[in-house]
Amino acid sequence: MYIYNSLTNKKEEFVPLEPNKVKMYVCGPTVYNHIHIGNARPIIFFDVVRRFLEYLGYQVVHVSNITDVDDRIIEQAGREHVSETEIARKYTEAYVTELKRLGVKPYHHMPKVTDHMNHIIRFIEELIAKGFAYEVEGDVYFRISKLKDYGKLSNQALEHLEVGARITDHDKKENPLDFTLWKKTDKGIQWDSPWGQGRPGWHTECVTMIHHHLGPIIDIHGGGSDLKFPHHENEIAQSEAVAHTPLAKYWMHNGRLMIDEEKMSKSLGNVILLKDFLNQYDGNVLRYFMLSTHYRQPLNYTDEAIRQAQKEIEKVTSAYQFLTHKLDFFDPDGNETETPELKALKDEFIAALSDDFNTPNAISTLQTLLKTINRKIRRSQLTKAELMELRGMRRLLQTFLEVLGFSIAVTHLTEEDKTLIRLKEEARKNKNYELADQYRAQLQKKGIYL
RNA sequence: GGCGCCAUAGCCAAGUGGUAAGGCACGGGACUGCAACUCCCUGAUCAUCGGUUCGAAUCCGAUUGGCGCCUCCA
Repeated sequence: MYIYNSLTNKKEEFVPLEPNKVKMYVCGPTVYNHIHIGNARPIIFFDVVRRFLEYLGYQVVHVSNITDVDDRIIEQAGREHVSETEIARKYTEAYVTELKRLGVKPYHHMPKVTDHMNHIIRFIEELIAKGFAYEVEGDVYFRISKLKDYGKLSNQALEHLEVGARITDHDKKENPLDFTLWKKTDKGIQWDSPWGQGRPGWHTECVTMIHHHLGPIIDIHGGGSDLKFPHHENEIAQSEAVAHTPLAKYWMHNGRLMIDEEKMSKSLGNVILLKDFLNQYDGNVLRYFMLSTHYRQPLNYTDEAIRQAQKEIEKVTSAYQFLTHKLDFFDPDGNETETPELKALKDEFIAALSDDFNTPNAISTLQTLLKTINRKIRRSQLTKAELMELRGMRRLLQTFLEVLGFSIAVTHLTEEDKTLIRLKEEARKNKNYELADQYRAQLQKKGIYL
């Protein structure tokens, strides 16, 4: 298993901190609105990371937070004329529903900022006690000058950052690049702290939750590439300040989603909300579209690409369904067989995903399997050995779908269905096509194409 | 200005030193009573220029075009 580590910019062999266990954290959304399809990329990708690691036998703990305290939530509350709590509740609920529709395995923990306020405050106190943070008039800032290697994840040199840093509004800071841990405020929702009423800064919540749920050092930390700086950089800074160990062994960053070669943004008016997409397409379609490009590459959303993905999903579904019906109809007894050909496909699939989660190649293998199935299944006469082989194919297909997270429902034949099929075949044999077509229509109505 | 990424057939997309995987679309063919599903065949020298090498899409340099981050956007 090899993973490209954003921290070292190298593909490295994956060795978990503890044998067979993987602790993984992925930054979650700020619930001020419905999430958009760009947000879905890390969600889908890291779901596959987790699924594959589990397939390899690792015990994975997958944590992803919900940011339910933020300026944008306060603004949205103003717009919708309800409380921040209500905004957060509403969009959290929507988010959770959409995760299900995307077929994402439930996270082991989905911590909220509001449930961790005590931990956050305690964490900031510790930073102050250790000299890594300082309070100014109710605000608390992180003192980056105390760290030798600040900027190592994003490869930013301090002197260059300072040039580009904003000059306004940090007159209170020792260094313009010091970031906010606690912000004094008199508007919007606020909490009591040793520094007065206020809200935590964004960068502290993730570290706090990681430490709380997974410990001071984890295996994999994931997120969008645009979070590298400053968010992840600041997470590292805080964590190392307190724990004196690296926060994560492997940092993984997915590339951006573009819409028709353009950045998705409100100003361009091309934002596609996930819920709107899911009203039009199956969640599998988005998953297929996203997995068909390597996660570190930029991904361009076009209608054409979605159409192609949709077509592929239909192909997978029909083959899987047809195969299932075929096996139901013949109902062979005996075990499934894994031929050398199938074993080779399985190995190829594992090899693809073991190489920094090369999902495009894994999908390629899936397509080869589909072709293999379709070639065999088309024959009307099948020997028992061939049926056992088909069973092996179905097992492998199910494995591929499970690892990639496609949830495709298939039906099984009832005794009545089988009778209909026999009647249809008999009518055809007697060249009574009118009758055969009647039976066929009945069967097709139930989605049976045998 | 700094850091970083991308450019492969009409479209999507692997491949990162040994003579370009796979898929979609198009076209041709097969199967079928008809239809659907399916299967087979068919296409590119890898943005441009230069260099390294026996050999480069793959390494180095330059150029062009596009993008991200450096402001709490995944």
